[in-house]
Amino acid sequence: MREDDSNWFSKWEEQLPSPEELTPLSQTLITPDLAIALDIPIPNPNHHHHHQHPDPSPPPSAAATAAAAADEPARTLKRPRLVWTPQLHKRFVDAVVHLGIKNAVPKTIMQLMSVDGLTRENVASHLQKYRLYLKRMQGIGGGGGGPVSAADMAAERLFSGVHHHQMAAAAAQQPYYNQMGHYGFLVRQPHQPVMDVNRMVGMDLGGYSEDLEETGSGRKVLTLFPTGDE
DNA sequence: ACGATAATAT
DNA sequence: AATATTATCG
Repeated sequence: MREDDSNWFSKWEEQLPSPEELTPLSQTLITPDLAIALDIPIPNPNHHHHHQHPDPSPPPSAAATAAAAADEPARTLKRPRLVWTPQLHKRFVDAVVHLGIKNAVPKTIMQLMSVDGLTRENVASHLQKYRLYLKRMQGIGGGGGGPVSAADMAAERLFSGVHHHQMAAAAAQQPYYNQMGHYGFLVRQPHQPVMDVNRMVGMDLGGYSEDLEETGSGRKVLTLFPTGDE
């Protein structure tokens, strides 16, 4: 009996994985891409969440790259900033107008937009800014103008916070934008009639694709491009 | 879900 | 350096 025990123990011991084969405890079990795709809470190991991260660019040797690839996903995991292109914003406004003020909350807006990769947080943040914009517009136009609902104004005046080069490119495609104020807000000229609210109920959804671009500072941003007719 | 504010980009 | 845009926190 004692020999059996000894033999069993030997086999067991030999089958133990080597330390190199063990997954480090500090390593996330989920790859960054998968985490981003599933929009799960980021296992962010960064203790310092303020200040720009150093992001040194080490010389990539083959071995170093392979070794880095094994454990770097954990710290490098950051969802890229979402860029609200005019097209994406339009879909947002369409959704808000369609839902009506009372139902236009981030969750429902996001659902109606049905843009892949768009999170509720993205919508909430944008909605907040959009409401501020509407309030400002009401304060200015409210004195002499007739009673207009916020939703109507939303449909009328397209706000967009983009004023960098991406805007220039977008503006080239959509020439009815011009600049206004110091805030870089953009309004659409009344030439083109706004889409009929009632028609939007059946609007086709799900025609967006993701695209990952790199900007000047090396930071990656996520832009969602419409593939439909906008 | 909302509003405030921190982080980040231009 | 200022300001605009987006993310995160309470």
